[in-house]
Amino acid sequence: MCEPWNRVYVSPANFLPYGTKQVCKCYNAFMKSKTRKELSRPTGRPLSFDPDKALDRALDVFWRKGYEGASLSDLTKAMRINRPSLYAAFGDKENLFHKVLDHYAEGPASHSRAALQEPTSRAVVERLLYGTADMLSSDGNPRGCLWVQGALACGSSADSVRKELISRRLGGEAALRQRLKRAITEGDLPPDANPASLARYIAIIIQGMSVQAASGATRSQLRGIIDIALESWPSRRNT
Amino acid sequence: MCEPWNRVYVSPANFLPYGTKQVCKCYNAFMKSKTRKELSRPTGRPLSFDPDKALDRALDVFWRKGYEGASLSDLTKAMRINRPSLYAAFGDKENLFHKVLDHYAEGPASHSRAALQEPTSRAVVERLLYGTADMLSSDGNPRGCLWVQGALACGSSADSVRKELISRRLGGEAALRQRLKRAITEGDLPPDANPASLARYIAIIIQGMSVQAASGATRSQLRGIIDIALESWPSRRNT
DNA sequence: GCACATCTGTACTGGCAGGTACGGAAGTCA
DNA sequence: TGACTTCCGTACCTGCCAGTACAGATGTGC
Repeated sequence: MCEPWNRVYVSPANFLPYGTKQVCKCYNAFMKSKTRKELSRPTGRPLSFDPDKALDRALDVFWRKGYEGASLSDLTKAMRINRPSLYAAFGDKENLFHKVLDHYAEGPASHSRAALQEPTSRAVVERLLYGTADMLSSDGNPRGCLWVQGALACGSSADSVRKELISRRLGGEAALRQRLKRAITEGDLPPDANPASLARYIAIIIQGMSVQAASGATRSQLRGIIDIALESWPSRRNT
Repeated sequence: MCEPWNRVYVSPANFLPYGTKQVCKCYNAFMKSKTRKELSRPTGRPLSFDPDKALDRALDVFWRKGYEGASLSDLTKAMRINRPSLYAAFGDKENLFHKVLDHYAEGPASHSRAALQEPTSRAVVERLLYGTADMLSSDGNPRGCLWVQGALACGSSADSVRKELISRRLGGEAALRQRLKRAITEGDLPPDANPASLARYIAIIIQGMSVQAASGATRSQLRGIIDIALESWPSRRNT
């Protein structure tokens, strides 16, 4: 237990006086019973890189090249750390990819979860779609969506990663479906609306836009699509 | 010139008395000046496999695993030929992939071109979408679209393949755009319709369905999406 | 200062990737 | 029959892949 690759990184701003620190995954229980002071810096040589920045850079590589296309040499070069540091800090390639997926969900793709908080279903899907279009066409971001192009079709060695991405995509769709169900009970969508089909429709638009972005579609082109797609949405456009 | 990997295969049913035969790419010019008889079987040991069937099997592997995920060992095993036979018959991996793409366009994806022949724009997009949904959910086919998942994001060594797929996707979209332009002049679509946006919209639906299929969507689920998607189509439903 | 803990960089491993050399087999043609 | 052409199968090549051993560096606590 507490294998090094299961460590959770805590950035200095949280509670540590300097540098970054590694804490075991039992960190939560640890926090309950220990005071801040006892969590102060451990002995040993300190980490010479910022794990968050390293994850940022790893995200860029995986996003651009996909799971299989990103070699460890690509990754270590971009992350500016050596191979053993990567393994000590993040575990193997697959483990790093999982951490990168979380990093992506909390960063570039954070608009997805935020969109569900909008008051009406119309506002939810508009924020979801336009937010995605912006993310897909944002300067500095690789073109496309990591959930789609991380591992859509791949060799058998990457199969678990492929399945993980499928479940993340379906999970996002399920969250939207729940939100649309709520909209029906709230009278925000007509009672005969089909939340499952509507959620799937939005998912398809998002995933299709992702492929289009990978083909070079611009922001205004993506927004033009959304305008068409929302014409069939069963509720009025927000002023 | 006439490198072995540039050969074009002619299936026996075309004009040869038996077996399959390799003909140089200068085949067209050759046909103009030579008679059928002069194209009869050459000397040498005959091919021990059917190149068409081998391409079928290679298609299955690339379709399922993508360009990078399909190793030469996967391919030769599925094609039931040895490595040197593959290289002699199809060139290197990239060349084989190009031939597989053609094979795909003429086979499983042939409905795309056929759909453009429909008399009205509505019929065109309906056949395009429902045909694609059927293809994506057909038993025996890998789930998804080769043009999308062949190489959406990949390492630099596969970059030319990625670009080739982009141009094939954009080519399909351009063909649809032309067809929709024609529909406007024919009064089949309103004069203020935007063929570029509409074609891009349909492309997004198709590509989104492809990702959904890769996530396990069923035929009826895909068809349900199309019903929603076509509600915003600017012309009446057929019949 | 010294024991201890942790991280870093170099250099390495076994295995598989794509690709090929070459001798022998299986045909045609005269 | 034998020269010639083409294909097949074994066995191999180089290079990169993910992953690791190990010695030295850099910190803490006493």
